Amino acid sequence: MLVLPPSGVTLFMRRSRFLINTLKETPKEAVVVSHVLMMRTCMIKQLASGIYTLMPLALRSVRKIETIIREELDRAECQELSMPMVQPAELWRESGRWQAYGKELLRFKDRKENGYCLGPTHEEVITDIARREIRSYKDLPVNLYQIQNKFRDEIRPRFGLMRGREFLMKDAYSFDVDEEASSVSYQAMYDAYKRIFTRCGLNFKPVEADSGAIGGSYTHEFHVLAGSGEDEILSCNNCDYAANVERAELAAMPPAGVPADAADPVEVHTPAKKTIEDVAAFLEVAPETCVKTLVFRAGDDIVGASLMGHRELNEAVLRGRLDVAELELVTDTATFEKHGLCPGFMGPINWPKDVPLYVDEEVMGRETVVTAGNKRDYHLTGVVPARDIKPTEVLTLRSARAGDGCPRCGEGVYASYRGIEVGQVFKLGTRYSQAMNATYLDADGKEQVMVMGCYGIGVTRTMAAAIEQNHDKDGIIWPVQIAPFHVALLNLDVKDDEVNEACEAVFKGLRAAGAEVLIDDSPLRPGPKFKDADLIGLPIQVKVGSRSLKQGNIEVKVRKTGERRTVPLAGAVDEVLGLLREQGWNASPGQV
RNA sequence: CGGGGAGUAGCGCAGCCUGGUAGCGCAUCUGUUUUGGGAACAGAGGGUCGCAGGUUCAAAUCCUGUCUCCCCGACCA
Repeated sequence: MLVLPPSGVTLFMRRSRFLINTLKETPKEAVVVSHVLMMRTCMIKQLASGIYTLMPLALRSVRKIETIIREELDRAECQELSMPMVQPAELWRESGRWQAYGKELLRFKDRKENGYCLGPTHEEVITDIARREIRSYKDLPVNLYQIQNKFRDEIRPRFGLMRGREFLMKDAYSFDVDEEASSVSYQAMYDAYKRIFTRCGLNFKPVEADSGAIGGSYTHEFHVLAGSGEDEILSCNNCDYAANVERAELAAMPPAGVPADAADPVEVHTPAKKTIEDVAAFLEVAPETCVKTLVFRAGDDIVGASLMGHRELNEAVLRGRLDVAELELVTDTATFEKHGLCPGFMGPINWPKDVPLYVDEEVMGRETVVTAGNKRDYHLTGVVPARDIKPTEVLTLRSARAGDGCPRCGEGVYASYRGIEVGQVFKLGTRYSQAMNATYLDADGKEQVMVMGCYGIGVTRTMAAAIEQNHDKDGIIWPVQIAPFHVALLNLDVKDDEVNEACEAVFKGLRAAGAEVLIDDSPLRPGPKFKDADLIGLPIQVKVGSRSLKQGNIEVKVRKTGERRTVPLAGAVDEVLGLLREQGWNASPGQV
C-alpha cells in the first residue's frame, strides 16, 4: 500500500495511523518559536538536556533537507561516506586537539581503559583516511562528506534543536594539491551551499566570518535570516560585502589634529556618574562624545581599552593583538587599587604607566571628547585626543554596527540583520594534514602536504531555522521543498461515504502526481482539524466536507497566504498541484 | 563555572507558608447529543508528589543531602 520513492519518504500517511499528538499548550521549557512549534507539533521529544528524539514528522523534513544536500554535493562531485561517531583519543592527540578542544569534547574510556571521544567533528578521522588512501597528486582533488550525528557537550544547550548537544550535521572535507586548487574546491562548495539553501526555500545570506578555534584562514558562514537569530550580521546596502559582526571590517579613520582654538581640559564634578548614559545625561552631551575605558586581564597582564561611549568593543581584535585566548573584564577592587585605577571613572588621561592602553582609532579621530578623570567623581571635558591622550597603540577596537560606512565599496553603509548560522565553509590549509602527516607525491616525486578545507551544514538546525523564519501566530509555514508533507487532506466527515470517496479520489490524484499527502481521517470535529492543519503548517490544505460537497465542491487553502478557494471536486487535484508548483514544488523524477 | 527559577497524572498548573486520606484545566477511554475554525453533558482510567535520609503519631508540605530540567551570563566548529 505504501509507495516508497527513492528518498525513502512515503507519499502519504493517514492521521489515524501517524504518531502525532499536537499540544494546545506550550511546554514551559520552550522559549523560542521553533522549539515551541516543534514541541506542539510532536516533531521532537526531549530525552535529556540538548538531546532530542526526532519524531516521524520531523524526520520527514530532515530527510528532505538531506536529499537536497546529497543531490547538490553529488553534483559538485563530492562523495558520501560514513565515519564512526566514536573516535580514539590517540587520533586527537596527534592533531593536538585532545588537549585543545576543552570540555565540549565528551571523553570516555572503554573497558580496557583506552580513551575515546564522541565526535564533535571529523577532521582527525578524515585526515587519517586521506593519509592512508591518497598517495599521488593523481588522486586529488577529493571531497568526502557524511551526514551524521555529532555530539558536543555544550556548556549550555538551549532553544531546542537550535543549540543541542547531539545534532545532525553534514560535514565535508576537501583535499587538494595546493592553496590554489583548494580555493577552487572552496568556491565549489560555496556555490553548492548557495544552491542548497536556495532549494530549501530559505532566505539566507553568506557572510565573511571569524575563523574561531578550528584553525584556518578563510571562512564564510551561511545565515538564515530571522529576527530570533543568535548572530548579528552586517551587510552593505550598496555592494555584496556582508560579514558577521565579529569580523565586519571598518573603513580606516584618520586621526584628528589639534583645533586652533583648543583650550585645556576642564575638570567637572560628576558625583556617582559612572555609566556613559549617566555622564552624558548629567553633562548634557551625547554619549557619542564620551570615551569609555575598560580594563581586562589578559593572562597575567592588565590592559586598558578606550573607545567611544556608544561603541562595543570587538574583543576578537584585542585578543588577537595581545595573542591571548581569553580576556576577562577586571571587576575586583584589589586589582583596580593596585594600579591606581578608579572603577567608573577610568579614562585615558593620567593613565597609570604600568598598564598598556589600547585606544580605538575613532577616539583619536575626534577633535574633542569627554573622558573620565581617573579620579573619583570627576570627568574631563574638552579633552583633545591628539594632544592629551598617549596611547600605547591605536587599534580598530570597536565593533562595526549598522550605519557605519562600508570599507569595500566606500559608498554604502551597513544594515544589520539577525541570522542563524546553518552552514560554514572553511579553508583549513595544512593545519591537520601537517600535524597528521597527510602527504602525497607530486609530479616530481616530491612529498607534499595536502591542503584541506572543511564544510559543515547543521541539518537539524537548518530545520529549526526554517521554522524560525517561516511561521505565524497559528503555527509553522513550511517551505514546500522541506515540508514533511505537501498537502493536508482534511476529511471533515469520516462517517459520510461520499466524503470518504471524494477524499480518496483527491488523494489518489495527488499521489499519482508525486505529491505527499497527510490525510486527516481522525474523527475530530472540523475546528480542531483546521487548527491542527495550521499548526503543522503543510503548504496546502484540502478540506472535504459534506456541506460543500453537496454542491460538488471542496475547499483549498494556501497556508502561507491564508487564501481559500472553493473548487469543483473534479478540478481539485490540478488546482492543488498548480498551487504547489507556484511555491516551487516539482516532483522528483521517479517519485511517482 | 557564576547568578536565578522549577521538579505534584501525557501537557499546563494549584496545594506547601500554617503537616492530617492529592486537586483543577487540557489530553485519554465509554456513552448520549452535537458537527465548517480547538463542542456540551454524564461517567471512567491515570500520580510511591524527582530521589535518599531525617524530624513527627502523621510529610507533597518542615530539615539535610542529592539528581534533573529551565532561564540570564561567560562559551560556541
